[in-house]
Amino acid sequence: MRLSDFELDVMQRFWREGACSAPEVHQAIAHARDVTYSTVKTVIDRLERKGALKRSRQEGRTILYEAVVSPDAVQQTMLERFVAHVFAGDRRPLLNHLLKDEQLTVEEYRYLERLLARHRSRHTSGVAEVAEVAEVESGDD
Amino acid sequence: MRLSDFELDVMQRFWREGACSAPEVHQAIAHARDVTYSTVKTVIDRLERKGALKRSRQEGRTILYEAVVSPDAVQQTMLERFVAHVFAGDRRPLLNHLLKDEQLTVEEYRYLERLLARHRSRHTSGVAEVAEVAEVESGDD
DNA sequence: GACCCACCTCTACAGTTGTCGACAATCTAC
DNA sequence: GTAGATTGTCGACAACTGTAGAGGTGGGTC
Repeated sequence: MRLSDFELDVMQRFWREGACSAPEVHQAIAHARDVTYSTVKTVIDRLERKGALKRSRQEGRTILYEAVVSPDAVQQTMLERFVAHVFAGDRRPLLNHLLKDEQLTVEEYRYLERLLARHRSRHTSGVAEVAEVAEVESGDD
Repeated sequence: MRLSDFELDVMQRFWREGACSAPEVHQAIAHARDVTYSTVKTVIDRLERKGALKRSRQEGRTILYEAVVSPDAVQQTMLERFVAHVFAGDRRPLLNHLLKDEQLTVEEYRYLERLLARHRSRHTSGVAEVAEVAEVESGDD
């Protein structure tokens, strides 16, 4: 599923909050950016037509929508396209950009170290995977 | 600098090859995709108008163009936009997508390990940076 | 039961993007 | 120097994107 910038911004709300109404999404976005209700509603309509959202239920006259596509699926697709065009398919410069100049926050950096630790263990012993996964997902230290 | 998918595909040629003519770019792209010369030339024209390409010299009637913007600058900008919209600003799910399910090739994985080794050394001792950098950039093993 | 507000529907519009054809200019090879 | 091929110029067009206004309508309030 290929989505535009604004469509992605809107989808983020649904991915985080679950079912939302158009006015709710508008208020949330209007917090950060100056945009009218009409604009937000139009994008929601388009997302519905694309099959990214569906009407889940109605409260009075207000329609509640919910995501049909998962963030993972969309992100995976978008990432592949991104790497293909921006980096000509080579992820090394992407990794370089991500790691250079303190681009990562401390949390992101720790997360990466854990992911790699898990990766290494998967490719050496192949055991203790459950524990590794749990450690990474919990995010504690 | 914000560039579209096709514009990026075209820029890749200039970043790799240096100065190129429109017919050259067309032939290179037509290898992989069925697209007319007109289409490629139109995109080159737009890149010129955007200031991403400039005419470097002429051979007979044929115009040679070259990149004005660096891949690094474009990639950095594009990456920021990408993370902001696709991942709501959090790079952790991006790292997760990159590392899961053998997405990385062996070379990319090794490259990442080296980048991280360098990163670690920068943040512990702070010495031997020159050697670390040289090791990463050379890419040998 | 009239009114106002919140919310929906529909239409519109300009800028971008991918795509190309028509036609003009020039070069090259006889 | 003339014809065919090459390359450039220009205009066009449909789909997508961000943006919004006009106007209808259900629903609660006094």
